[in-house]
Amino acid sequence: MSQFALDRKSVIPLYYQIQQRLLEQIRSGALKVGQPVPSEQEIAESMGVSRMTARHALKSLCSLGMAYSQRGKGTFVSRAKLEKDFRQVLSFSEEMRARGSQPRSRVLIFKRQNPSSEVAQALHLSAQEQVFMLRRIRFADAVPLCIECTHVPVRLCPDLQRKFDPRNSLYQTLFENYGIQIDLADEVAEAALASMEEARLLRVRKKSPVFHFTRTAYLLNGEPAEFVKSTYRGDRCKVVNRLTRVSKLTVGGETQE
Amino acid sequence: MSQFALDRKSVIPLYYQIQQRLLEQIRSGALKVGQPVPSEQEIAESMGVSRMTARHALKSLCSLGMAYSQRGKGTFVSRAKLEKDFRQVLSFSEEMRARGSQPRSRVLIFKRQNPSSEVAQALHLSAQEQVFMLRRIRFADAVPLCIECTHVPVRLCPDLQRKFDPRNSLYQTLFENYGIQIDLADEVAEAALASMEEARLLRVRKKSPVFHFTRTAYLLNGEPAEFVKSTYRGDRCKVVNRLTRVSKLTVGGETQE
DNA sequence: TATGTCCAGTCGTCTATACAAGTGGAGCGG
DNA sequence: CCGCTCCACTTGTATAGACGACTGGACATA
Repeated sequence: MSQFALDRKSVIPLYYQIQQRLLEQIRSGALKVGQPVPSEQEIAESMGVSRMTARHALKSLCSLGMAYSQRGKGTFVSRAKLEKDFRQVLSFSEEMRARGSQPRSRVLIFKRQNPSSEVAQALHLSAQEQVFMLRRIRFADAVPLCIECTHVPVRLCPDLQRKFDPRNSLYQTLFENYGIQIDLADEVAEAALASMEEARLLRVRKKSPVFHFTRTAYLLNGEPAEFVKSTYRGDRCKVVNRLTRVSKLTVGGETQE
Repeated sequence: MSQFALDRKSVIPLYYQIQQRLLEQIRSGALKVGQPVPSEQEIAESMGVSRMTARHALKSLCSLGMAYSQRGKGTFVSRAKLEKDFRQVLSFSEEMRARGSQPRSRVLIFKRQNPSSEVAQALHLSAQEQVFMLRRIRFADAVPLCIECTHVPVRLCPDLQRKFDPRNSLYQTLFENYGIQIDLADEVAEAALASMEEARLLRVRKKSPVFHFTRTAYLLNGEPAEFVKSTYRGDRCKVVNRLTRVSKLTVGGETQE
């Protein structure tokens, strides 16, 4: 079916090359929504790989949300495409750029301090451990979008105050200087009314609707690395989510029963 | 390591039996957060299965968010446990019961009608297709929590008005009578102020903070099956999310550098 | 017509094996 | 002490084959 042979010498795994090819066919419209994708057997034969490898490719496609499998029937292109990169953990800067806006920040406070009990609890800090506290107003194309107050344990990035350039992304700085990579975050959003100060900083009327976010971000090993409280303008922001059913019989990665 | 042998005659897959056992050990504290889980090799030997089966068990554990793998190092118990069943697709009734509250509803409107263009678009309806519209106030332990307006294509459940008992869950009715099972939903939350009518129905003051939710739910094959607009009290509700980094090199189901 | 049987195609599970590649420690040599 | 190699252990990728279970259609039967 595919024009080009796989590159068996590449460092890119075969299953991944196959997955990319199928993805390309879906994007181009060669494989349409609801239509069956080539079966494991077909892929195995046409690409000259074992069935398990073909299967791995299809599973990975499913775990991207681009297809789903049904036992006895086949694997089909899913309508709900996750092209939009739904709700990943993204820094503000990444999120703005993904939307095509220019991110900017103004630093209000940046200091080292003893954490409040809320922060200490969220970050699992030991008794006298300190945090960096960074409070910023964040703009998209010169429009103030949110007030963000970030807390990071000093232990993880001892000389952050020397390394951090306010024009850059905090996440980028943490990654490049300390290898800190956020893997997962828990986030709570509440609906509230803008306080006097919030209204002034965000340039909206007092008692305008706003979101209050509380977010704890974790490293791969589950260690909490960042605690953020932020206030977003309700008139410029929405919270978009994708919810899924969790199946009882979970699986090498996806589909079900 | 485990006391009991696997049941090889069971219809339950071996990898799933192993996954359940590991899960039990994590829950009981025998395997602690951050500690390595038995390696693929160890599981294979101690349980008498092939390494691929042991691997499948570990992968499925990872996809539950209970563990993570690192190449060359091992597989470790994750701190961030998803026991709480984070944000799945749940019906209001399910969600309330999960929280230990008694769900109740009052039906305001339940009729068959022509969809608005917003509804028609979200549900991908053809020209003259009709929908059932169900508007309810939903209570948790007698406290009004939200006003919910659901739209379901008539095509999917022709005699819903005869089959639906307002005391039951709509999802349950759809499943039991028509085999309709929601697999995934996209949801948008906005922060807003309660209108006069909303305030009256929810028993809050006018201009109190509220959430406006817009949600489209899909079947396994991606077909949209339900469109809901709802207003939740801001003083009694929070939106809780878990965000993840999506890895470039996606995989039979999980981890990644 | 309605019902049941068979069968090809499909995905699900499992085995046994092989090699690649990353990690971390032991031990050696300078 | 530092740096190096080597090695054991881990997960990642891939193969080839087997059997099971489910689906849907073709076909035969009552």
